[in-house]
Amino acid sequence: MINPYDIIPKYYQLANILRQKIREGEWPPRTPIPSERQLETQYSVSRTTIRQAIDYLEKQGFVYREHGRGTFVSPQKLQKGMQELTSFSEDMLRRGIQPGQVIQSIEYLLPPEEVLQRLELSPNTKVLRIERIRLGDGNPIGLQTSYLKLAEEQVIHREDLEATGSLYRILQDKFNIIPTEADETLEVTLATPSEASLLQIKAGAPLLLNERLLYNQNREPVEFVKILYRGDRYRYLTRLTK
Amino acid sequence: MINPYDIIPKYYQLANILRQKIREGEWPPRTPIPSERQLETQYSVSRTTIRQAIDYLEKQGFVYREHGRGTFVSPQKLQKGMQELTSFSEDMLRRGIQPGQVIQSIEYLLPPEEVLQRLELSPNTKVLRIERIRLGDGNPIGLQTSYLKLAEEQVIHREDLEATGSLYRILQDKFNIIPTEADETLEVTLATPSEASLLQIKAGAPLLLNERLLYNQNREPVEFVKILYRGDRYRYLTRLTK
DNA sequence: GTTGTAATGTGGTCATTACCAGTTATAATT
DNA sequence: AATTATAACTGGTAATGACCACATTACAAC
Repeated sequence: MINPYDIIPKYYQLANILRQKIREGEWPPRTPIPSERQLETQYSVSRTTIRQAIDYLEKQGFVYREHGRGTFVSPQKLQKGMQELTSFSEDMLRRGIQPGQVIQSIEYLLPPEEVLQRLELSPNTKVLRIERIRLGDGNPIGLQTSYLKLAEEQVIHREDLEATGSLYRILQDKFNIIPTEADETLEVTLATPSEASLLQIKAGAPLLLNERLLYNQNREPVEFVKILYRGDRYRYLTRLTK
Repeated sequence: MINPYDIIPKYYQLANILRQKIREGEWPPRTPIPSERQLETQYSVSRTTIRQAIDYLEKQGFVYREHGRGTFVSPQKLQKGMQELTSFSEDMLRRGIQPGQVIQSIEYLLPPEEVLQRLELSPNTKVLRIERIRLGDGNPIGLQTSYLKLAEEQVIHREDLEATGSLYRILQDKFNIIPTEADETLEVTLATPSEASLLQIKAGAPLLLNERLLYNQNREPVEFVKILYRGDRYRYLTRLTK
């Protein structure tokens, strides 16, 4: 079942197998999964590897351990990782809402000073700004403005973005930029007339402002994004882990 | 330097030593920490232990690894874990604001149906409700309503709460309930007249509603809490990790 | 029946050894 | 001088073996 000659690590293959059993309901929430010694013989790998696989699943929130008792399947909750959190599309799909977007602009320009500082860039540096209107079931939900720090040769075209619909997929597949961490803030603001007309609400209506600074796998800031959500149509979800 | 006869695990002691060096600035951000082989000889522990310690620091966000290059000190960011996130007091102190609270009520009662469901309780079960006004530098910032699932013998008195100021400290020290996970939602609402008067704002002013379901170390829900923050005086901070 | 205790099973820690997989500096080659 | 190979790093994966700490069960003693 475990392929030792694969480039994919054993613990990773094993974690996928176990995750599958949890997702398919073979092991319901709160039930113990086989003990580490059992899995050791069952899959013919060392306990080191077993523990590494379970470590991985625990970090993802699929299982939890109790010293002296066993390892148990976590009750399904929000179940969100970075991938889903940072992706508007996946977030919406998860909630059963059809995502969409209208790309308003995509161009290189000199961003506000604040953005340069957040992206750890020197003054007078141009960055890529993408302005989008986010849709849920066809109706406007949010206004998103992204500022991206990209190398010269890393070019994003309007068509790419329209085709995939996901900025993060492009970053990952084309530029090997893997989002690994993000700092976020959320606060309340009131809609300006222009924002209001784009979101099809009244000026002065309450909005949820979500700011995010995204880091790549080397902990370098790559994107600073502001999203203005309609207060009446959006709810922010998150899971905190110790 | 590492005490082998201590009950405290070696990897944990080692992690503390390394974290200390980072906090004190001995190892500035982006600089490599000693390699795993170097630490191995330096502290006379096995590489297993070294890696376990670094795993721990990495999970806490103090360092990051780059395959083939080394392990590096993370640039300081929000630096928040569960502890700080779930504790209003610590959150405020971190921002340089003097926290405070006015306990409005603390009593056992039948909560709304929604709360019973969230706490996985059967109908007609009484829970402890705590209503508090949260203060920042003496001024009202938020209205907090907590519903707690506690055993018969787990009693919280008004005096305890007033003395420590921290509900989570009581849960941890007296009842051995350790918050390990939480699901949160954030959305915008408008202040009702009564809420407005408590928060000293106008009725209809925008508020940030933060709901949280808190789990203990066994992944059982223990607290459901709603916090209504003044939109003009509060900003929610969080850090997402992959 | 109750209590204490030993056995057993669970995850937690740690050392040792080996090799693989990226990165980078250095030496050899051209 | 530029290029290419190599060696010497780095962290990543894996097996093996040992013992510890905690929880539960079985059972003997009372």
